[in-house]
Amino acid sequence: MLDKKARYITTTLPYVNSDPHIGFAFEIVTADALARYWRLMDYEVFFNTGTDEHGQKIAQMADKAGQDRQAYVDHYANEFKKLGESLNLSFDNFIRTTDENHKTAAQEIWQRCEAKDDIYKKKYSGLYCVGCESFYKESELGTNKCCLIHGKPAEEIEEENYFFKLSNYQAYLAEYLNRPGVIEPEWRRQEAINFVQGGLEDFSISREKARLDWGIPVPGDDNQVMYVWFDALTNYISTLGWPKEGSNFEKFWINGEVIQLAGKDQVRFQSIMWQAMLKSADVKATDKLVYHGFINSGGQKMSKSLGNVISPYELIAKYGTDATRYLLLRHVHPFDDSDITWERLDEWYTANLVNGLGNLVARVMKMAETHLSEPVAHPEAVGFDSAYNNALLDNFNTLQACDYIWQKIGALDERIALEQPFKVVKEDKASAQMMIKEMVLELYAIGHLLHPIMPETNKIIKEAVLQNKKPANLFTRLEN
RNA sequence: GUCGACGUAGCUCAGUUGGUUAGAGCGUAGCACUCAUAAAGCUAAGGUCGGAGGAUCGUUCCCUCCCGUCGACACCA
Repeated sequence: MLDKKARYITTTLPYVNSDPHIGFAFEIVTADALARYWRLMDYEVFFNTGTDEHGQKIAQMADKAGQDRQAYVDHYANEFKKLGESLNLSFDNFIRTTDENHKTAAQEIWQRCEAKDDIYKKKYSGLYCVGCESFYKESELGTNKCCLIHGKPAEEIEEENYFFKLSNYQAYLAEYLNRPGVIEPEWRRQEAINFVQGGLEDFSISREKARLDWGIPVPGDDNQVMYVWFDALTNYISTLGWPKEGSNFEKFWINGEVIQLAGKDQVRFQSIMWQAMLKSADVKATDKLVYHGFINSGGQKMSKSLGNVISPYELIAKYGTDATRYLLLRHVHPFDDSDITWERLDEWYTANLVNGLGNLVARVMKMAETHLSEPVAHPEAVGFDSAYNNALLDNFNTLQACDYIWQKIGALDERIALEQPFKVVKEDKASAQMMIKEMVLELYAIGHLLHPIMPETNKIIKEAVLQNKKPANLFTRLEN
């Protein structure tokens, strides 16, 4: 047997200070659809996701709620895992930054960078709000540099922190970003190149323990705790068992194709800082970063105060798991910002799923059940067309793949209207049966195309064909 | 401010390496059908391809300017 090709895909880790956001649901469903398709294409796939659980914000929230910090993050990690179940996700590991092996990995990569002389200690000054116990940028503060929560002026505070010598990697990053394909979409790669050309400053990677006491300790310094970067970014390799060489790390990161998904606000962190850290630690770079846009509603950013928040749970409750996956994968643009409202979601659901796919399955299978005496023989799924393959293999574009599938659905509907087997059957049963058999096979092929996008629907359609039985309606019509 | 992107039917978007009547889906109207979740099919209405100039035999697609929208310009997961 031939060696399987290996592909690794990961989402970013959401910070567990609030419930899952629809933008993250989109990211993870996209990763899932791609992972499922690659497995179908006989790739060996490792799909990673998880939760980012350290930081002062979380510590404060837990303390405020009077909860044990670990118990607090356990609860939220579980919420995100539940989202995984409701969206029918097929991730291979759910990494938590509070996992012991992850902490070890974060300390290991720190030490490797330190051994390269890329980490040094320096005085850092920033605006600090005592009430919030955290540093703020001037842009985050109100008039007179007052904290927006406590209304008191933030103080200029100096402390010693460790810094990472990003400036050492200016040339390397320029070279890395010069490779076409390391960033999707292409124009964001140009943005990253411009950013690097503008000059790189070292960034702080630790905090004094007095100010941040919920995090991974800095190796060899009891007074310092890692700030987010070394802690969170390392998950992409710790999930594979790194620093233990061999096994999954070797198979997927070293010998496989490494693909990371992230939001458009992540370019600096994922394509610049993280890549410099990897280089410093002598670990292979990420092969490709795919950046998606944001989801707005009614022309505005979703926010609680505007009351236009659409949560993934609401989508699932209203439309069901597969329909939610469909709506995200087809109607959210893969790379640009998108806008969704309940009105439009309803329209898409009704037009494409109730009247489109659902109705097609019902009409074809009803004819089959009525006019065929036994299931169609050998409905083996044939290979996919290149338009479909390209969309999911190289373009990371589930929207394109869905467009292709819905063209097939439209074509089959049209063919039924044209050939009218339900009418032909009255005079010429044999030729009507031939028509219906072909249509059932076509339906089976559509089911197969749906495999990565709507896994359950794919199963129901195939099962219906194999049993020669019309299934219950796939998508219920919305009540007005 | 600097750099960059975008502005195409009511809505969301595709497209043209410049060349006869500019495309899709959704929505809307009409026709017709009945296998199906009153669904599907056919037809139609609907666009001076942001505005003005320029180069060209000719441009929505090239150049310049203008208007509008948005993004990047570092410690925001």
